[in-house]
Amino acid sequence: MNKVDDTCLVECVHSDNVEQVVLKMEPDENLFLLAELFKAFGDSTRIRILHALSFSELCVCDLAHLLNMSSSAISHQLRVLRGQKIVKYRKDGKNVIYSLVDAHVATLLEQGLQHVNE
Amino acid sequence: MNKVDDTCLVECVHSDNVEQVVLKMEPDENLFLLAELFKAFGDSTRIRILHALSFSELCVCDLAHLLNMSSSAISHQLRVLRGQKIVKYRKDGKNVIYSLVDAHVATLLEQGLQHVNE
DNA sequence: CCAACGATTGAATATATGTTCATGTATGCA
DNA sequence: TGCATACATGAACATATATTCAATCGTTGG
Repeated sequence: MNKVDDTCLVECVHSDNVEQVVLKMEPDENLFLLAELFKAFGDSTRIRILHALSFSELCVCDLAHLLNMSSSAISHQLRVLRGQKIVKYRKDGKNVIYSLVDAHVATLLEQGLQHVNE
Repeated sequence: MNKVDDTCLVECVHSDNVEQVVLKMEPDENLFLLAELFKAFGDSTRIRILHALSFSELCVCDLAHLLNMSSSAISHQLRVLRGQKIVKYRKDGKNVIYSLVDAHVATLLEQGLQHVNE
């Protein structure tokens, strides 16, 4: 069984447009990574973490208090953000202090907020 | 049972930092909406749709061919994008032609791609 | 050294989500 | 009018994901 929709015949396609677009499309691999990046932003817990970090670096415990959540839950989410290279961290004694990797991340957040508050 | 982590005592918090951040935080409602927005970007099918639409407006059938997926699957995802006001559409006979709502969306995509291709 | 604390991790569970399949709606053409 | 096409939608299923709970690791202070 094929994933292509058999009910949609070739004739319906605006061939000129589609071919133009095909040529310009990024490789699927890049688009997949892009989706993974946005997915990391696509959770209210992680967004709140990132929003908080846009003002100041914070340790896990700070974040847990700030968001009124367990430090375990926070840590799990920070792991996701680390995986996407959205946050970085440094150790300070018993604490681990997190911050945004660069201003680029803050810009994305800002752009998104503008869209929401349009 | 409380969601707050009992193992993390008040003493560990960097009170000064946290209080500063609390004052600057956006309302949770806005951050929730922001997460929903990014969530809409956080799927490879939807990202490919948006990326394609950043080059040209396209009907459902065009998109289905372009992504080699059923028009049903595409339609479901377009519904999500419509819900977040990321795409708009106009009817043209039997076709429904989709496009990005504004340049703002394209900017977000571009910003994200830059981060991925860093 | 040991006890306490901050943080991380793995397993488990409940929930959310994407695609398929079947069906329904609307438009255009014979 | 009847039929095929383009699209939308609802239900179902399989998969992904967020939080909790329990256990562990690393660091610090007594």
